[in-house]
Amino acid sequence: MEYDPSVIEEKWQKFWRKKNTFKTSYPSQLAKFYVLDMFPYPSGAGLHVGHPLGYIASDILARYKRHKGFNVLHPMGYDSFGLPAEQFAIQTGQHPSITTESNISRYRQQLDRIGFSFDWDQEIRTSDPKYYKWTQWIFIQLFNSYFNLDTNKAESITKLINTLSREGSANINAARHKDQNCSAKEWAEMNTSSREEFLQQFRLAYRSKSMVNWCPELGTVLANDEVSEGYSVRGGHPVSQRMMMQWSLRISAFAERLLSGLENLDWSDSLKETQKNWIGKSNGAFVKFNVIDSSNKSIEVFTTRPDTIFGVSFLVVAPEHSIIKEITIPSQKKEIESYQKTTKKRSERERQTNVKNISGAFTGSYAKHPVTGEKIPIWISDYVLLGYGSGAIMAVPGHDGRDWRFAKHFKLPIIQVVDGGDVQKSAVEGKEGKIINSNFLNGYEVKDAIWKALENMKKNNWGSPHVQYRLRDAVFGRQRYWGEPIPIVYRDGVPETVDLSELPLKLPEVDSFLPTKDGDPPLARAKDWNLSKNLIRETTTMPGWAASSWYFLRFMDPKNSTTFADQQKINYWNQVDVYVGGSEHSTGHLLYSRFWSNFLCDLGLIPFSEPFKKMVNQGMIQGVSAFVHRLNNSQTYVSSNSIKGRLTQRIPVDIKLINERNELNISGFKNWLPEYKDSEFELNDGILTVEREVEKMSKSKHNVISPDSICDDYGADALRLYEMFLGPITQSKPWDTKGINGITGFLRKSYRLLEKDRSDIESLGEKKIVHKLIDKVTRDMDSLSFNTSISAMMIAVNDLTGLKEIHINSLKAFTIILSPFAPHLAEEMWELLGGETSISREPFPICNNEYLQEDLIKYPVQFNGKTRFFIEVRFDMKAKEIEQEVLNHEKTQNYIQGKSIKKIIIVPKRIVNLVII
RNA sequence: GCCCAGGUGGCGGAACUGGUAGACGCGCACGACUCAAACUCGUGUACCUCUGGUGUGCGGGUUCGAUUCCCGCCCUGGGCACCA
Repeated sequence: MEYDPSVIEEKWQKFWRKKNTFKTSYPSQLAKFYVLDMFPYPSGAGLHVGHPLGYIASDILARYKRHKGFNVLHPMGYDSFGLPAEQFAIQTGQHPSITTESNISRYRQQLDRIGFSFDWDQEIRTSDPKYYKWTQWIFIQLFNSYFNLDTNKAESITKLINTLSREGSANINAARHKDQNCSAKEWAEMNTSSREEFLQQFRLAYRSKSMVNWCPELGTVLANDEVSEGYSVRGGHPVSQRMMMQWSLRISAFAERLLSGLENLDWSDSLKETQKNWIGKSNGAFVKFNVIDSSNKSIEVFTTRPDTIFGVSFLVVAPEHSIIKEITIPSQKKEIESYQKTTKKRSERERQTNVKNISGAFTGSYAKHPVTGEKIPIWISDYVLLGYGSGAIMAVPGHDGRDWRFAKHFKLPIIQVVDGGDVQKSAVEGKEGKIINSNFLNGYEVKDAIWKALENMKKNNWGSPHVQYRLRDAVFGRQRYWGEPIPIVYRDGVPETVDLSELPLKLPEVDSFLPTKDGDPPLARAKDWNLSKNLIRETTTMPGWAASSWYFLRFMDPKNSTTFADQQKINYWNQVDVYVGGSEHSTGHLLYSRFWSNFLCDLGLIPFSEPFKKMVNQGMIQGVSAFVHRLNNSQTYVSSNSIKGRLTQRIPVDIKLINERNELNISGFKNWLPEYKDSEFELNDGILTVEREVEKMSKSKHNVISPDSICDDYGADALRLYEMFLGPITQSKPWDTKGINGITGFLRKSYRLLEKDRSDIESLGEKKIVHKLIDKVTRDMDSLSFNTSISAMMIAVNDLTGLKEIHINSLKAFTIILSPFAPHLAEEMWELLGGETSISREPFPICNNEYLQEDLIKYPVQFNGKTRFFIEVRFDMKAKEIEQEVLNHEKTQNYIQGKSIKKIIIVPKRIVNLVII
């Protein structure tokens, strides 16, 4: 009887499917446990071994929790709207739904082979109208809500409208992006269009202008990473910055709650830190600078360092700022306009990244310093972004690096206002030191001076304290086809939501997935999309993150057609207990889902505001790429170790053509691609060696390893264990199939334990082995660091194999512990041990600490911190006795050699250290 | 540039709260089994100028004792708002 995964795994996968072993039960008397994976975007490339890393970890946890008696929700689905399918559609004309469908079935096949305990009855697909009906429904709720700052909650817009008609806007304290006000009378006199325009400043889903990377050639907006040096990555067309009217969501209203909500979450500190930085709360002030001369224009700046007000030597305004037109003097007009033009070509990313490249232009105007009354020049530069603060800054070159570089470059004065360092040599940026050259602030420590300055500005009316968040409202419209249509109709240009009975508003058929000639999004091509001449439909679609912002709720009740999820079910399943996914989502997706949860909670639709109690970020699995060296201008390939200064090209070659000793499969290489058919080789003993490198797994690098091929060769259990054994779940690590032999060896040994002679009574020795294992595995569960659990299992198997005979209880306990990790083998072993049903809900063994106690403890004996020898003593020996034992030891005198003992340190159960001088 | 994470043998990694650095596995070497190979089993395996010394990216510091704490650097990976 040999371990044969191909037979065992198929048998048990069939069994699970037939018996519906992992069906989620509801209602249930059991305590619930919700463990969720970030669902995948089904790409055409299929899964590689990196993808299931997190799924395996969460599956182990899900299976463990079933053993622990929980009712587990462990679902899977597909985030099936997205750009790649649309791109493929543009190229081939094939409808994205077809591509998506076939990608999904490929994913499903791949997932099924790994033996996950997903309940596939709970599957969801975000591109399914039955799903996106509710994504659209939530959008409508957002449209119909505003954020009341008095109650600190999202509330119905109807309430706001009532207030407006009763008393106007005077007492309304709400999150808004404009400052338009009205009296009750004015409100009453407004027509529909003006009212809507007025309400837009409050709605949580609203239209506003925002800056985008516009590519006229492609007729679309591009992501920052689709733009390089002012040209589109795809096609190389020019891209420029442009203001565009777009749907946005008012996430900024929730900034403070998203920040404070982090406190009680069981997330890693670094993840919380990333979110905090993204939200970017800063305490500071708006300071008003009046422009000298004409009219009464003024520039408002935001600063976190009002204490440095006396160090201001110029103002910098974002090149897109509307005031520039009004303040630029005629002689500077040309320069300013040409600078604005250049800026348009740079993406926001480039502007933030490339800080060494200093540029700017002078408007020719001056502002009056609000305290000293001095003349301050007004410049524009692309290092100031319109989207943050007020789009203008007061430059304090002495104490800010960017301002300093700017001042040096344009030879502007640098004033020192905090002591320490020399501001002519570099900016003094720290928040420590005393204020100098600053009138009433002189002598104060920075911290006190900030406070003092805020006080003074309030008194003398030169500014107002303000809390600023970096978090911007999220642009919600996309000029694409393959996404959820935004359920909005414009009646005579006034946006209104479509009637709920019309949901889902399905994606229309179009003749092409490209924008129209006029640059309208693809939906504008749909026939009969508009209802009439004055009833025009929205043509943008929702972004990828819309659907994923609430999918964890739909998993609780995926087939409900009357509501997004049943209240009772939401109450039962509640928050996600453990959420596993990549750290690349640590800001976007995680922040947006928290935002939507907060919002739905305010509306009373869900009983919690934080969706994910515990979050675990899995690391990446990198691929090992192989390169062959080809002599330049030839078809001759040489071994990587015999290049010897010859000029060669490195050519990536399929990793499957390389064996364990880095040797190329030469005939395989010739047949791999037609271009290599006539290759010649310079061989050493018939061998050509290649070079290896670790990098991201990707198709173009030919270093992708698919889970299927591993399942074929070694089995799913081996794949599962090996992925976990590679290292801590949170860390990135390279894949190297070689190491999997250790795992198959372990599985075989585990299976062979069943052949051992059985004993009638459990020995103390085997109890110690088993309980040590229970203890380790149980403790590892929390952190999902299963690499150490697996090595503990290996140790246990080795130890048990060493015993003459084993009791069936030890075998059963071991099999249950193994089962979350290698479920197929465990089921098979369980059956052979006499189990009559699936092992999946057998109670997990409990550790008895009694068996963890060792009788003898080996103490390392150190002299001045260097280990010299060991003594073995009973575990309960007192410190004094140990000390005597050491002093009496024959070797002790050797190390003392006339010196005297200054101190003896005994750490119980750890170490003995003698300090000698 | 800013933010976050990481750097330990030939390789993946282990080391609970400052207490034997290198568990476990791969690889490698030797041996057993075998006609032979594979499988399996056993032994060894950080490095060096080896009765001793050096070692956890580099340079300092705190400590009886530092992979672990502090300060200053270097390198690699991830994110930076329309890729998902």
